[in-house]
Amino acid sequence: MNEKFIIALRRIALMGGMHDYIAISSRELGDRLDMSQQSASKRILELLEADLIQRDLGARRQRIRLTEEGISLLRQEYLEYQKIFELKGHVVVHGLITRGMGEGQYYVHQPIYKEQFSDKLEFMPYEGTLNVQIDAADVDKLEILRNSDGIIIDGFERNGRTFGDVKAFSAKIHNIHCAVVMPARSHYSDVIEILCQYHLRRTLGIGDGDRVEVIIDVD
Amino acid sequence: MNEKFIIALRRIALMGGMHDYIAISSRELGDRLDMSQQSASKRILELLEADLIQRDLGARRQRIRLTEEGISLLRQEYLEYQKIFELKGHVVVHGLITRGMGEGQYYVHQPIYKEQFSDKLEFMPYEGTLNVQIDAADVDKLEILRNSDGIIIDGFERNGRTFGDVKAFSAKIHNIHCAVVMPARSHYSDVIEILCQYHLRRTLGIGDGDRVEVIIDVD
DNA sequence: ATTACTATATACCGAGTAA
DNA sequence: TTTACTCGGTATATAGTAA
Repeated sequence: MNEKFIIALRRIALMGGMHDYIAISSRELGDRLDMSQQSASKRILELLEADLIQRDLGARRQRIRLTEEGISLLRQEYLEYQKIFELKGHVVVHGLITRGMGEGQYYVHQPIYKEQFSDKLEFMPYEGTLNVQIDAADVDKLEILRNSDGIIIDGFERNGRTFGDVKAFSAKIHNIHCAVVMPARSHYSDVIEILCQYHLRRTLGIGDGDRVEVIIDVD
Repeated sequence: MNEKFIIALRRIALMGGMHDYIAISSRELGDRLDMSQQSASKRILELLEADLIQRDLGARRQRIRLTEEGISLLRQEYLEYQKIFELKGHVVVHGLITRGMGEGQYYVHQPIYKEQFSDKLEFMPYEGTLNVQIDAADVDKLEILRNSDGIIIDGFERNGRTFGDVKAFSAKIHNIHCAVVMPARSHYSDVIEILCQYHLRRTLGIGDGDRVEVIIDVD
């Protein structure tokens, strides 16, 4: 079911439909997809119905572009292939040190989390996380982390507040062993939080705006 | 036809079938592909028939791995997605074919330019440029080109006359590979000049006043 | 438990054609 | 020219089984 959609979306994306409306007739799309004009027309209607594309149906020629959902569906596909061909045990991302903001800070102070970090990551984390804003070129790689299990740190409840599961990935930052932590059911983010047994800013002599490389283990 | 194959191959690859035989029953594969055991069994036979996988049919459990052809088929797919996502910037503009006027015509005939076009654009340009008058709605997008480096074609001097640097952008016009060329230090213009290895008016069956769409790479 | 055959149900495609 | 309907033929999937 989905596959027919993806093939068509991919074709449209290759013609530039991710960035802008492109003019394409149902016959032209059909030719490129090796199908009839009728089937291509039907496919377009199905994609519209599924909110994967949007259309500007002009008098002479329709113009089509992918919706956000369409793009994200394609990106998911791309990620499957990245997993196959690029995942050789680790993901390398680059980014800039940014100031706080993350929730990681707060987590680390919770004794129940802290104990698990120490058990499962095999180091006692320094009280605080280092936040790294990942380069646009590398954000897709974070999707691999969201799709991987990682090391699960169990959530808990305290004082009526729920602390959800957290997952951690063993990692290295400039050759120092550390861990990337994120909510187990994470929403999209281009910032990662790093736990380490040392005070990374001091140990590495780095600060806000400095560029770092993080090598994250995934299996 | 091919798509069913690719989905199944990808699934097997994700389970490690690219590097080694993996033990997987037809039921298990069916579950992962959201299909019945029977269909998965059939799919495996089809993949074998097409030489995309090889199988070691043991007494209790079959073991499967991808063949070289299977891997290369998957790699081709991966490449499609790389084309889509790694190529960040396109500019899509629309306009009308107009008659000559541009300087491009003259440039192409200069051997020193011509040689560079052939080297750097990776096609031998047809002797002449196609001029496109860009719609008022799209002229602003041309500013992006003026602010991008593009592919620099070095200028030269000849007979006391100076030929300045020219910059080129790889582009597509109605899905034919071409290049947009302009002076490296360009003044404002709402006309772009297109170089192609084919005679575009003839190849596309277009002429003065016809509307075209040009997709320009700006990475 | 397997794999895989046959027979039936379903989904899909495209020819013909309207608007 | 377009887009997109209906309808019938074919391809594909699965249920029921056999080995």
